[in-house]
Amino acid sequence: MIQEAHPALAPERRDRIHDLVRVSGVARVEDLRRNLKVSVATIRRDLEILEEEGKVKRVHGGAVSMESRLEESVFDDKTSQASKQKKKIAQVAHTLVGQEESVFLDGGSTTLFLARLLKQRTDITVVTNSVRAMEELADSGPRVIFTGGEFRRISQTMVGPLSTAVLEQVRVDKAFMGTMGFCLKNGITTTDPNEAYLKRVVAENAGQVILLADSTKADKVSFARVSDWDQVDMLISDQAIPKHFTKTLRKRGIKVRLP
Amino acid sequence: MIQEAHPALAPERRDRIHDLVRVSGVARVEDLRRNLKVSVATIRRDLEILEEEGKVKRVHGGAVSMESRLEESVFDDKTSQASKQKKKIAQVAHTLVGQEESVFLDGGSTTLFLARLLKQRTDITVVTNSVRAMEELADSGPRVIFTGGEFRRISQTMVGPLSTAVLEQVRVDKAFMGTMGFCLKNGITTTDPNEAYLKRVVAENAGQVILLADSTKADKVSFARVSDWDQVDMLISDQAIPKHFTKTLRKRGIKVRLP
DNA sequence: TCATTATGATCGATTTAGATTGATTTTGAT
DNA sequence: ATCAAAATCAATCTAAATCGATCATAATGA
Repeated sequence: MIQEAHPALAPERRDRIHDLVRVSGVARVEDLRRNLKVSVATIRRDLEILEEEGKVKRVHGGAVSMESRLEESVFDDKTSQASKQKKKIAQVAHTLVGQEESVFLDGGSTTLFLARLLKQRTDITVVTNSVRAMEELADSGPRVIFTGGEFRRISQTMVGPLSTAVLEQVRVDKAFMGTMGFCLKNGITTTDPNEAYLKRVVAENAGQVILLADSTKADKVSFARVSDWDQVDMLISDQAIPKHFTKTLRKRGIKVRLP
Repeated sequence: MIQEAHPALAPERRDRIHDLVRVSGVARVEDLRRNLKVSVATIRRDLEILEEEGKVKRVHGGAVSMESRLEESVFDDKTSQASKQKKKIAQVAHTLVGQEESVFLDGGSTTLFLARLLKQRTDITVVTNSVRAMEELADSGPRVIFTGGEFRRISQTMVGPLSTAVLEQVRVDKAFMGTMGFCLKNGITTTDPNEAYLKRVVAENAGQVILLADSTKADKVSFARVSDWDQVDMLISDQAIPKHFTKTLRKRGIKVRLP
């Protein structure tokens, strides 16, 4: 048989599989094969053994972890990779929310992950224009203030003059916002002018503006201009973001966190 | 059949469905299909499994969460007599909405029927604190203004100081409101004090207050007092309402319509 | 050399998902 | 109330992915 350059010992490999399943809650045979550079037959045999040992539960196409109930990805079609990055970004954001603070969440998918993390917190106030965040947080820990206005179905958010009128009356310590695109030249952009305007109003009434945007949004420019970088206090993204971004932004006094 | 490049594992997908249903209380097959990017057949099979597992309750068109299964108001028994009466009441109410008018709808089931009838109208403005009415009317004919505030899950409405602050700023020609109970002695009553207060604010800022309440609500008294009869301009109910009600109310200058 | 073990490859069997079709339910109009 | 149109459902069929079983090959140690 053609052995590999660095063949992991079998128990070592099974440990690895066990970890992968436990961490992400679910793993596909095909992904494990690519990850461990072995054949699907081997993966299957390993999974069989791990199941006998009660460490994973096999399902068609892969395996799921025994202990943790699958925490599902909240949003649409995002690949698991992008979704994991968003989750990591949200986790970093969560650590920034101090006691007794009030925060704003916009209607992005990353902020929805953050909303989920904030569910347990009883000491904070969450202001949002996202219907999904509102539903997620309703009747749970934080006090939730939902902006009214007009409903924008495609993003499941409230926008328009009434929303902004409300937002002008509340002050938040930290505003967490997603975006459709950001680049050094044009700043933050998004698809809908109404959303853009709303974000601008929020930014003006927030102690800190923290941008949550995975690296796929870098150098993307969308239709409606939200703001320039001087409004932003911090960017939370991921490692795949181009180096010159980080460098330039830090030079401009914007903190950059890359989990 | 062309399978997707990275299809989510079946249990993962079912968990997402379960969560989507749990969070919003109800989910349509079509919405789930769009969200998860799979065929309706798959959604149905998943819902079937989830129902067997006791995680959701299937209904025509989708599924509802087990929690909301307990409260009837979220999904109506369309065949019931009460439901038909509500529809009739809503139809009468619809004829009262003139061109270019602005109206308020509260979170009752009868007003939801009215919302459906108003979908075609392009000339009017609808103000509501009902999430379901908002979703019903979004992206259709009327201009929709949704009050913010805090979410009351059981009634799927927004309540609290922020809602009322918004409502104080808009004036409506006609306010259509449901109620849990009305009687000659105690006036209009409902279950939640916050809801009651909100209705009171609306009534003060409305040209006309029109009460939509089928006869089953007659002589019922609930916990929170909304208002006295002198705030009400018209009652739309049904034939089964006791005669002395009609007589007394008309004597007090309140119009009564019984379809 | 030969047995043992781990792995990879192959092939029919099974499972899953998508599409189609006719039945059923709901909705709107008369 | 009755009817027709639309939406939704359940059942069935097909294609693809996945699986399990089997066999072949290579490394290892007796």
